[in-house]
Amino acid sequence: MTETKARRRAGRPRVFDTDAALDKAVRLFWQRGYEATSMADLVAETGVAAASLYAAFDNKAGLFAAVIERYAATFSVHLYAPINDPALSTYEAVKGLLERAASSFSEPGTPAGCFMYSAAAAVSPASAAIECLLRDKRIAAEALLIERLQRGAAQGELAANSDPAVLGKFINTVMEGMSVQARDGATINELLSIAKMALDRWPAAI
Amino acid sequence: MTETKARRRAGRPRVFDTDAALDKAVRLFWQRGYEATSMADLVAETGVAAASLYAAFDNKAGLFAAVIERYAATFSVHLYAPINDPALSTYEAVKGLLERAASSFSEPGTPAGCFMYSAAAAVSPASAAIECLLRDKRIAAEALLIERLQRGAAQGELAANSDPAVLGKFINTVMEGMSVQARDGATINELLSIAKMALDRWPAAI
DNA sequence: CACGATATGGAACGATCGATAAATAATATC
DNA sequence: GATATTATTTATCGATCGTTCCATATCGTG
Repeated sequence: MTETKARRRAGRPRVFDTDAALDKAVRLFWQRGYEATSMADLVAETGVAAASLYAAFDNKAGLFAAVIERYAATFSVHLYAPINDPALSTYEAVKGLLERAASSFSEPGTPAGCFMYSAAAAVSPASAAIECLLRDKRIAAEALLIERLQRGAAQGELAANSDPAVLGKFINTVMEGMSVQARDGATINELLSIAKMALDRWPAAI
Repeated sequence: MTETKARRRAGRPRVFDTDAALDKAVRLFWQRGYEATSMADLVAETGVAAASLYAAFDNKAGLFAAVIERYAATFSVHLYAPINDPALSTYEAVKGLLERAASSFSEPGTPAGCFMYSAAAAVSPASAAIECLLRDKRIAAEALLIERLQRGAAQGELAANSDPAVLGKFINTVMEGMSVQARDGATINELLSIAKMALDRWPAAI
C-alpha cells in the first residue's frame, strides 16, 4: 500500500483525519458502550458528518471494527508491552502487565476500565457480530499471556506443578475484575493492592 | 401490606403476574443489557402489553429498577448465602461464595455471568440513574463481603497482618472477572480453577 | 479542459424508539 | 345499580435511530 500512498488515488481527497476521528470514537464507545452510542453522538464528538463517516467505514459496525483495531494498536500495545519484553522474567512481565492495568484503567484522562471488556458487554442479537470481534480480541490476548507463561514454564520459571493455562486465566480474570472495579471508581492504589494480592499467589519455582 | 392484600383495592385487578414478568425481564436485560433491550423486546418476552408494563412500572427505567430488586432477591440471595451463614468459617464462607459464583455464572439455563456486572456496563448519559442503581448494589455487596471478613478477623480467623478491606476487594474483583470469563464461554471447571487460585495462600491465622 | 472517481454536507428516508391516549373492562364501594 | 378506581388493549404520538440521496466539490488522468 505504500505504492498507493505515494501515488494518490483519483477522486476527492478525504478531508478529515481518520486516526483522529477514530481516537475520539474510541473514547465514546469506551465510555457509553456500542449500543448506547448513536451516530449522532459520533458526529458531534468527531466533528465529521455522518455521510463522511459512512464513506470511510461503511456503517456503524464497520466504524466500531476500526475502533477496536485502533484501541488494540494504541492502548493494548502499551498494556501488553511487558508481556512482549524478552528482557523481563515471566514474573516481572506479569507484574508489569498488572501494574500497567492498574494505572491505565484508572487514568484520569480516559474512560475508566478497559475498552475491550466494557464496550460491548451486552448487546442485541443484531449486534452479535461486533460482540464476537471484541470477544475474539479478548481470547487472543489471553492466549498471548498463556503462551508467555508457557515459555516461562519451559524455562523453569514456574513451579513444576503449575499449569500456565490456569495461571494465565487467573491473571486475566483478575484484570477483567480490575476493569469492573475501575469503572466503579476504584483508585489506582486499590487496583495495585489487588494486583499485589494476585501476584502473592504466584507459583514461583523453588 | 397484608391488610391491603386481604381487602383488595378498588379498580380492575391486574391480570398478569408481576413476578413472572420480572423473571422474564431479568433474563432479557441480563442477556442483552439495558440499552440494547427495547420495550418491544420486553413485550414479546413477557407477553404483557406495553401499556400494562407502564401501568405497573411507570417507565423503562422503573421496570429495570424492579428487575434489579428481583435479581437481588433471587440470584444474589443464593450467591451470597454462604457469606450470611454463621455456621461457616470465614474461609468456608468465601470458598462457598466463589464456588456458587462458578456454578451460577456458567449455569446452562440462564444467561452467562452476573447480571449485576453486565446489564449496564456502559450506558448513555440519559441512563446514568439506572447505572448508579446497579453500581450501588455492587458496592453494597462488596461492603457485605468486607464486613464478613472483618468479623472473621475480629474472631481471629485471619492473619493479623491481613487487611479485610483489601482481601474483600480482591475476592470481589476475582468474582467480577469470573463473570466476564463466563460470558466469554468459560466452563464451570475453568471458573472453579480460578476460584481455587484465588483461595490459595488464604491469609489464615496461625 | 473534460471526464471519471471519490468525498462532503445537509436533507430526508423508513424503521424503531419509549411513551401516551382513548375506549373498554373489571373490580370495590356506597 | 351507579360511581369511582384501576387495568387492558389497540392505535398513535413525537423523537431518534442508522442510513442514503443528491447537489456540489476536489482531485487525478488522458
